[in-house]
Amino acid sequence: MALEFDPVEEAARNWRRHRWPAVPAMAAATSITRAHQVLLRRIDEALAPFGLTFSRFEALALLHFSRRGALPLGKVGERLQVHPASVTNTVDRLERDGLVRRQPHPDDRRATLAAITDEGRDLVERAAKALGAIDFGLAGDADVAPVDHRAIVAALAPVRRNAGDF
Amino acid sequence: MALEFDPVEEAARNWRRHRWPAVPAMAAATSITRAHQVLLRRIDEALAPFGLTFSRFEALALLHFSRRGALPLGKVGERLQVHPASVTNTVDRLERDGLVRRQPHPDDRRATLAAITDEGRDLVERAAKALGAIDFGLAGDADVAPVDHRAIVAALAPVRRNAGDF
DNA sequence: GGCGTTTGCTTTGACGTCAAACGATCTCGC
DNA sequence: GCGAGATCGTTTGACGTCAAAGCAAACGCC
Repeated sequence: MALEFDPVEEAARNWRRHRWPAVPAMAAATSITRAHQVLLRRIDEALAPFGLTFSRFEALALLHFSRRGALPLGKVGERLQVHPASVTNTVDRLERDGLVRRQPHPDDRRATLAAITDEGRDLVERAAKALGAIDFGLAGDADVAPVDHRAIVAALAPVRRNAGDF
Repeated sequence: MALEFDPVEEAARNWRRHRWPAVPAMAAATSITRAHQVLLRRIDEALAPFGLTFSRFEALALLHFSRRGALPLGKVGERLQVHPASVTNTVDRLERDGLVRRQPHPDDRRATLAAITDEGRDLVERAAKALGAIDFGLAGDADVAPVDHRAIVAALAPVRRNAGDF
């Protein structure tokens, strides 16, 4: 299962050997890609018993946190930073499972509200606990490789800022 | 386009308000997810003119770096850390575009080699330059938010290490 | 008021990921 | 040498993402 060498270091060596550009940036990009892959797998694994995926969980949590327990689909996409088609897809599945209900927007007949159901609220609370229990896939063995959550957020903040987030 | 607030901070506030667990880990996980999304979009955009995606580029580069310009499909999956079915898919598309050719493994009739073509080598060299030109989607405006590539690699290393990488 | 433009959501299609199931082939142990 | 079990790659199916196109409704300007 475990490789004998660090794939990121290995890639950096190869890039240098071929005189390809932007080696440090490549290493950072590769690290992010791999970390994301690892994380997503662990998170989805923890959510599977609840019939949720990470993206569905995120949407459900967003609605749970909202004042009225309902938001226009466009708003959901904006907050989660995903494409409108993805929102349609996500809400379809949440609705299929009875965790969310589509409602007509009271003032704008173009718009649709996604409203969390009682069942949805109950499930998302339990799912959040499960995610906490695995530390969001970021539980680090303190002796082997302690994970510094703040350092991760700090290191990635410029990337997000450059992308127009906050 | 730009939001007025940091979605990660916003999420952290909500999690605290509801007394949900593992807030720092959640913030780190959300940061990684978002950074990955931003990165992938920029990289794929830069590769589009070459008819490549990031995953296809990674496979092509791996073959280009290999001693014989050819590797068993299983080896490719192992190095890139992706599922065998994904390798099949990726190699299918590379082969369709004439960048790679499948060859029977000389010693093991179960196995198949993916061999990079001259066309593939030429394309991957040009694509690598293009990725360098955008600094792998990690070009930071030095005045606004300089991106520290080393800090990113360092912060994420424990995550990868805990996952069994190196 | 009416018409052109914008906005909100859905649909369709392309691509990526993974898990599970399936042949074909290799390997190991008796 | 032969059969059980492991390994290699593909297929199928579920899910996620995005872009582009299309329809309905709202907005805005004259």
